[in-house]
Amino acid sequence: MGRGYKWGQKLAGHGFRLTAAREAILDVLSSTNEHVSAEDIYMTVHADNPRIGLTTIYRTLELLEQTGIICKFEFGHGRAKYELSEANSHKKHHHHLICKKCRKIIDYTEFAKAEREYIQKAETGLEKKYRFTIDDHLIHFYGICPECKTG
Amino acid sequence: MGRGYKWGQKLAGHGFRLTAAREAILDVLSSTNEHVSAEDIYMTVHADNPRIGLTTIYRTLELLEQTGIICKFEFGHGRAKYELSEANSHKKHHHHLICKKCRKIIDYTEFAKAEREYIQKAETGLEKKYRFTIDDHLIHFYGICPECKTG
DNA sequence: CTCTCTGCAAAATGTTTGCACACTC
DNA sequence: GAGTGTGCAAACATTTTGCAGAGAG
Repeated sequence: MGRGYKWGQKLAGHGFRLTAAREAILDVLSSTNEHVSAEDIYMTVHADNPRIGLTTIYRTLELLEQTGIICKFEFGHGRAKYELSEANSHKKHHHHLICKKCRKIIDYTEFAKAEREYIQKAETGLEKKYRFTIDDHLIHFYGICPECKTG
Repeated sequence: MGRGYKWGQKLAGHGFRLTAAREAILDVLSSTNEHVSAEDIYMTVHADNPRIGLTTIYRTLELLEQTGIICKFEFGHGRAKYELSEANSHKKHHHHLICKKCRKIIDYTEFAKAEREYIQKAETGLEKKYRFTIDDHLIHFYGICPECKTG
């Protein structure tokens, strides 16, 4: 039961294989707390294994997103960012605090209780009123980080 | 005090002029409740006045965003969408309910009280903990709309 | 006459696709 | 061998930029 075991299981469940490229990409995602772009992953993976191209990164990221292993975020300014989904990482449920100036992104997990109260009320109400089936939500706060204020 | 009066004032305050192209773009934004893309605006404006090119649309949208007249949203899937900011439209404070399948976007204004409670608590707490100056937030709910469920 | 604004064409960016080959079962 | 996975190059879509001319104050 090695490192790739659980990923192998997950992918197999969707009819996919765990290849070396996919494992390398999952390693990058597993070993960072940042939100990484396809390019970020490419650079890391490519340094170790120059055989792996950017196309594979994109194709793998899409596959991982569709199997629910990772989440894709579009914070704006061009490139999408990825992170392991909560079920597949040690991360707690969190949302994002974003600096409008330097675009730094901070994950916060605080205020979960107040959040839950609001989210539950809104989700139930929206499902009823608009007849949606809601399964996800996203909260961003935007502002200026301390470094950008003084800098 | 004609139609473009208030826009003229706003733009002048930032050292910009209200040109015909800019007025046409603001007209499109004012007369829709949808979230429109640069291309959407281009098509409408260009139909009336073929002289106006896509470059002007992009340049104007950036200018309007920076003067706070409009808001830019990146819902993902490529194109940015724009709408008049709350201060410049008759819209109430709202957030978005997004269908993952057909990408329809619904504005909702409900649950403002519960939202305010959560947002205030989180904003104050995050400002204190992370020393950010927060001035905006965004909430999205994702799900499947009734049409996509039955369709 | 100066400075803003604009159109056009070209560039830049991030992402996707076609195709042929490699690899796994 | 059948089908999945991959690299490369080319295509793609959206947005940005350089430049020279048009227009407003």
